[in-house]
Amino acid sequence: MADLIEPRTLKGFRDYPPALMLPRERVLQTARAVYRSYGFAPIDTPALEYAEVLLGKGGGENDRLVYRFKDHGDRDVALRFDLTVPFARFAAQYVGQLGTPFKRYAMGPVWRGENTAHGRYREFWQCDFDTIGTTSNAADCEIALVINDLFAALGFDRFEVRVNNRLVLNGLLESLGLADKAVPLLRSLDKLAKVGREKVAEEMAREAGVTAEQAGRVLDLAQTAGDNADVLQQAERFFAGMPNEKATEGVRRLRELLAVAETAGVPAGRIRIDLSIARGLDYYTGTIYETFLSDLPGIGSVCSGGRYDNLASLYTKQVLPGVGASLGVDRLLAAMEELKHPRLTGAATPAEVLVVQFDAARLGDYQRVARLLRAAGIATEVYPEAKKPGPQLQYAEKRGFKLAVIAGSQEFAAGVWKVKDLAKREEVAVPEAGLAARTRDLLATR
RNA sequence: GUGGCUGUAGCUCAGUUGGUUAGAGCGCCAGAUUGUGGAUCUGGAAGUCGCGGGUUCAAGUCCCGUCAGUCACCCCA
Repeated sequence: MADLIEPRTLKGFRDYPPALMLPRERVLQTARAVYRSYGFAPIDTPALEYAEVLLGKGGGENDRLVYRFKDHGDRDVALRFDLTVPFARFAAQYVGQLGTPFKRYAMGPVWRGENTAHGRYREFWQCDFDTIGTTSNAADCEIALVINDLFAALGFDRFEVRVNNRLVLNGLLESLGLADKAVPLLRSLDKLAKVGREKVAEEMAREAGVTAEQAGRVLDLAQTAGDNADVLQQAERFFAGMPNEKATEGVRRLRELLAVAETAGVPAGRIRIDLSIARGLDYYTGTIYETFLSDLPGIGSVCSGGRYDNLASLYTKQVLPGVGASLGVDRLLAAMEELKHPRLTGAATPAEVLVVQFDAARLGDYQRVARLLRAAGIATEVYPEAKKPGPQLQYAEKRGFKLAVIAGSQEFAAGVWKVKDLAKREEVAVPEAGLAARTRDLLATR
């Protein structure tokens, strides 16, 4: 007997059995449908790229988290660690053919060799959508609408899109003479909700070398509270004493975004101005979005993004501004599981109806009704063995089928099919002519 | 990458200061019940104690390494 190889998966990589894959596919399908409904077009790029393309010239901090190796032709290559950088390369390469503005979405796995944790893996999916080639605030407003429609379509009612604009924060830092320290300051500020004002102030002093008073000014603005109108008004007052062009423009854009969302019909309360949202990534330059589930804010943002001045400066001299966001699929699914979201049924089958195979000689009849139901849009499986109905019904309920269709000699003699609701354990006899319609009714009302 | 905790049957877990053939509940399979699954009873299968080394007369138990999970930092989705 040969030695067996132990079946196992790499640290941070996962298998997806049907019960995980089905809700995942539903989320991806929903996202795809919403993105497309706004005119975002699908693109894809290779998983593997030249390391130089993904890492830039320096490499630097990314070296640790990027899977990088020599291929068989001794090329220095790396697996993509997000969808944004390959998109920047793509945009630089094809902007001539694509024209601007250009709206795309992309969904796919990305890889990061960092340490694992609950809900954090070395292979995970991103679902990005971006509009590039325009600085118009209309594109920023639309991103907020997409996020709203996306979560509504996913079956969420209680969520909040928190919006800020880096121009406001950068304007403040400029006024305080701290513009060159924006990166460490904003990275610290991003932790405000998590660690509190005191610790953020400490970290700002330590990491960015600012005075306690300077840190206090930044935090005062960030912590402006109240409803959206209040916050914007207070921000304007805040800058009244030290007029700043950037901050003024930032506030104007936020004000417009709110007005557009309201007029376009986004329910009140869905969008909230939050001047403390910074996003750690230094390439954001304008509007910033984070999305929180009101019933589970602790899990963090489930859809984030923002505006950047120049996506593709590494690859082209053509300036390509843009704005977009990314759905955190794995985090969202973890949240849905924790919230016992009604769409997570735990089913391990995409089919709703199981045809019990009673009599092997009738297989053709079983497959005929199954096809009849499938033609009516109802996914239907015929049990692959003829045996006692008990075990077949057990199989059906365990896998998450909703209805069973049963017929033996009595039913065939009477010209009917029995349709059984597996949860209620009730069955009705239906002639074949009305079977599809009746089945659809039963599925709809359960 | 740093530090802490965890790893025993398909699942959830017991397992004494190291001491005989490692247990339970649930689940699973078969039968009582050759046309209908949530009950009961009877019987049954199933464990390289994550993996590898070491200490010991003796290791699930102690030590080291390793793999994996998890928590905190870091960073992020």
